[in-house]
Amino acid sequence: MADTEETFGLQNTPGDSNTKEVQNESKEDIQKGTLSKSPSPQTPYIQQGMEGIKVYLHEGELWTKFDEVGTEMIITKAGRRMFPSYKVKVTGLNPKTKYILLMDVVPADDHRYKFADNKWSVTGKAEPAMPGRLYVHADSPATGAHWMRQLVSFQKLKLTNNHLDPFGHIILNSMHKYQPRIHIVKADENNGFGSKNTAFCTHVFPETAFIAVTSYQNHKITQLKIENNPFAKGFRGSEDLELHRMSRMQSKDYPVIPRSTVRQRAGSTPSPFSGEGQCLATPTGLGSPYSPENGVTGSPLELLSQPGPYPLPHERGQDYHCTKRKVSEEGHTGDHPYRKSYIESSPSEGDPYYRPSGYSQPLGLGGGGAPYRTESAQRQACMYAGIAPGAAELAAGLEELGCSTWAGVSPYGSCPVTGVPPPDRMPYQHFSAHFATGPLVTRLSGVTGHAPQQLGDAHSHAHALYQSSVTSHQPLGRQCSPNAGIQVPAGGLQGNEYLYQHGASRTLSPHPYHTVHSVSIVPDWSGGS
DNA sequence: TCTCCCACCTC
DNA sequence: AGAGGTGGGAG
Repeated sequence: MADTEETFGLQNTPGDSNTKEVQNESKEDIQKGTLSKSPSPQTPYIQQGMEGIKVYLHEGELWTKFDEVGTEMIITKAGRRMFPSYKVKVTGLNPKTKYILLMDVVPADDHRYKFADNKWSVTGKAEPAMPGRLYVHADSPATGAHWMRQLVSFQKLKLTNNHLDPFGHIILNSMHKYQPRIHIVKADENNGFGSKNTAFCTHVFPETAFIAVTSYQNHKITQLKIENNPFAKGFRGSEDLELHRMSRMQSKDYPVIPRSTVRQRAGSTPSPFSGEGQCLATPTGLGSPYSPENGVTGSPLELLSQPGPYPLPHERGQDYHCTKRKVSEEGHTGDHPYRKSYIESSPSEGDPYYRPSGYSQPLGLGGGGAPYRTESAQRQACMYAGIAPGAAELAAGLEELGCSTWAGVSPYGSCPVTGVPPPDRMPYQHFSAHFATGPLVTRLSGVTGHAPQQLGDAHSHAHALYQSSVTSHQPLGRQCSPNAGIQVPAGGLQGNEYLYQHGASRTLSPHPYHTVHSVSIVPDWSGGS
């Protein structure tokens, strides 16, 4: 039901550009008073060096348009990219320090949705979350100067509904709502993942929340995708064209309804996400509903872990309906502004579309979901292929935690991981966890697993519409897991989380920092295919 | 609901 | 020129 709306909505005014960040600071910092702000319940540790980091969502305006209608992302067995693409501008990093940037997508709530009567509504409880996978940006690790130099794009990230996906794509359940999150992990040699001091922060842009679907439900969304995604250009056009096309395709007879027709109609769907037009959404919603801002920790890992329980109760509402509708079609669609949006990368600077992240929150976890680990566990695959060093570590850490992480490169990419190759041949390298032990992992893990926290509260903190919430974590705060000393939340990590590095061109050699040990992870190949 | 294939398009 | 990203329709 409704909850969503709030959840996703943005609350504050757009104007805020500030990011609210809640970061965890290290205790020290805290004590020092470094962090003043952190409102969030979470642990307030801010890590040094992480406090000034701000993340701005690229093309936030376009995201908001989708959000107002109720963003839907197609998930396929082979993996489908998100659109709008997730791109951010990052500021406040130490130019010389190395960081790993990664994303994960956590359940926004624990509901299953259905689209009927032109609107989304809750239809039941969510399926157990799959193991959360992390998508490590291919450039990781890289210096702050590198990341700040231009937009950081996660456009190659793919979403799949194949729970046995061997490619390292992010696994989601259809008709469930999710919240993407970005995590920045300090990875310099002096502060590797393994180290206790690993610092990281998480940023959540509520307007990027979406419902995963195997086919679009709301025509308004279809229309927005067609109008803004360059790859869907073939579906644009005047009706003439459409008719044309259709006639060809369909051959015969059917008059076929022009897509445009459809589009037009779409008008009324409400969006679950934001309520109405603007977004009301509370901050809370932001991220994941689950997220905990509160107390839990949020660690990157947590983030990673995603699946988790969903905490936020109130936020989620049950049904959404949206009221606002106007938005759509006409407004935007046709001609609207956003079309340009897809333009893409631009220099970071003046992009009007950026929004600072605002929320602060820990990642909490959203993912936590603990429960679900099983499956994953079974299939753990770990392929850390060319991961960046840092990533590897993360992965390792996760493993220790019990999760498998994937650092693999993307399928298509260079990474061997790709196919379904037998494990044996896998190209990837395994890393041992040990370094993982490090704090990051820990934290991450913590996050991961556990329970939901909620962001809800967050709203209090959160504010600005567009800001992402940020959380910083500190290593020490909690580290410890069962295994390595990292602590795992109750839920623990999920069984597996995969860290996935996108592939990049970069190669990844085993990282410099540590040696990798092999991990015994079982590949996912199993099902995947 | 989901999967597969298609025509069309970007890169 | 080829690889790969789109949504639609059929099944």
